[in-house]
Amino acid sequence: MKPEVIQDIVLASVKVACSDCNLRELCMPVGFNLEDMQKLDEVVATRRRIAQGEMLFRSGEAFTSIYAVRTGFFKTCVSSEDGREQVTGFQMAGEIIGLDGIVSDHHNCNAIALEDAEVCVMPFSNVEELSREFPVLQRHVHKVMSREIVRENSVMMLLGNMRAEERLAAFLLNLVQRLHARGLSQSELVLRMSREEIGSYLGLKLETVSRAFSKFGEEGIIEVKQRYVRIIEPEALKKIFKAQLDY
Amino acid sequence: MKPEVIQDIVLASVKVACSDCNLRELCMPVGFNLEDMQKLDEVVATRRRIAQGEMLFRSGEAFTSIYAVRTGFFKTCVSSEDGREQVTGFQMAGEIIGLDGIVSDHHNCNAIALEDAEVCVMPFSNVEELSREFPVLQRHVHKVMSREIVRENSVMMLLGNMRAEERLAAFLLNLVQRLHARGLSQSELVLRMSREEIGSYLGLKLETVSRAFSKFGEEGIIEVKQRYVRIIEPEALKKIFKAQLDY
DNA sequence: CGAGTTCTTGACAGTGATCAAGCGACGTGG
DNA sequence: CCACGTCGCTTGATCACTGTCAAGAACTCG
Repeated sequence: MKPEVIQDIVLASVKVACSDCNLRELCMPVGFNLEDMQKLDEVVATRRRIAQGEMLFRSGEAFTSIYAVRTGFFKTCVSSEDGREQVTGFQMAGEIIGLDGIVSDHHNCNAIALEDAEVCVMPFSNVEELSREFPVLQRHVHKVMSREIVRENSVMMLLGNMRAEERLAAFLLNLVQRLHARGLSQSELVLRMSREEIGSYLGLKLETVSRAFSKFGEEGIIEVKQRYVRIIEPEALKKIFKAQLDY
Repeated sequence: MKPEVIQDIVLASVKVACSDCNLRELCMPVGFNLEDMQKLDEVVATRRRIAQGEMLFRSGEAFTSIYAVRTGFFKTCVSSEDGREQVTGFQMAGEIIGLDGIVSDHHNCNAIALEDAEVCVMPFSNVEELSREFPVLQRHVHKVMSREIVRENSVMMLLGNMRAEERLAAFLLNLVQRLHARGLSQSELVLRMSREEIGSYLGLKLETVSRAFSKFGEEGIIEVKQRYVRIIEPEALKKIFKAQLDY
């Protein structure tokens, strides 16, 4: 048996307590008492480790659970019959993956770890059962799904209406905002995904993404060195993304 | 008081019974007994009529209810600060509108009737309350939201990876398939939306949409006359949409 | 250190946007 | 019933953004 597999089993046997998790505010409902919180610990069955490049689940696989990212970074993507791939999202700590599987009882996209990662496995039957008992959890589940719908609406706006540089500016601002909410810098970040993956998400080719990065660099808006990015002038980025009124 | 308003009030006072609605299979869970079904009638508070061009709700408005389309046709759209508009979906009988409002307690898009329409108003607190009582309704609500997420994933693929003609082919096939599921023809349809609205949804300009329609017409794949469309060769459309492998 | 991958940059091409004009359908009022 | 105005649709000509192809540089990892 491979060492990773053994580690997985050991880890899985450790009972995880949401009530004791520092990501609680991100993936669980806020503002209710410790007793309820401890009952809610039951939504999480186990943890699971995913090595970089491995799949958490793949399209077509039976749906049983949704997953909360504990550590690491994921992408989700769908692919068409002729092999074209579309990245539909990037997920970081505290975010939920797998909601696409509910409708058909089968996953509808692939979820791939962009770096070594760990997730909380939440069997959806547990989620539903506890939701019936705790209105606050029920409401939370609905909000998580609604948030995903709203996010995808924004992506549609981005893909349907924005130019390459606007898309990249919006992408960077969104990423840094989410990282900042997790206590990281609001000006520096290390991209976990390739230019090609960014391009797929933004509906652009990798060369176009690379050129936009270079242009922002030349203009002094950001500093780029491969996957390291420092945002020098966030206001300039916001201006690019909000509108090109002179056009 | 305007006649329409009086009509609205009269209509609203008529108690609507889902258990007696011929759209039941489309917007309510299937396969449970009459008694439960009658209790589920409580999810719908009233009906509401919306005249062509009027808004069912607008972005920013407080969220209280989701809506099931009974008759008519809607579009939902988001707009950016600088006034660019993105159509995020078209909804027909049996489809649910308003799920975007759950996350922030405020609607996040505009819902506009493309023809005179009627909706069932389902206060979301009713939905949540009954969901706790009826697991089958709970599951149904989750599926409806999940379906919307999956649909938006497909739109992202369309906007990110497909060419103009592929997008239009996919759009027509999807539309006719949904109409057929409602007992209408699988080869003829009357578009309820303008070229500009189709273009907004597909991330194209209206001229491009028009040209693609004309091209399909010249090739004998469809017959187009303004908003009337007849699909002559559905297989050709499917081929266009699935892949352009010779490219 | 070398092989492979990822990123950058340049030259050129193509799809779809833009600008513009004309057509056709529909509704209103004479 | 027809004239007229409006709005939506079609079509043509041109332009530009982004894609494609290609080569080389930089980084990663065994």
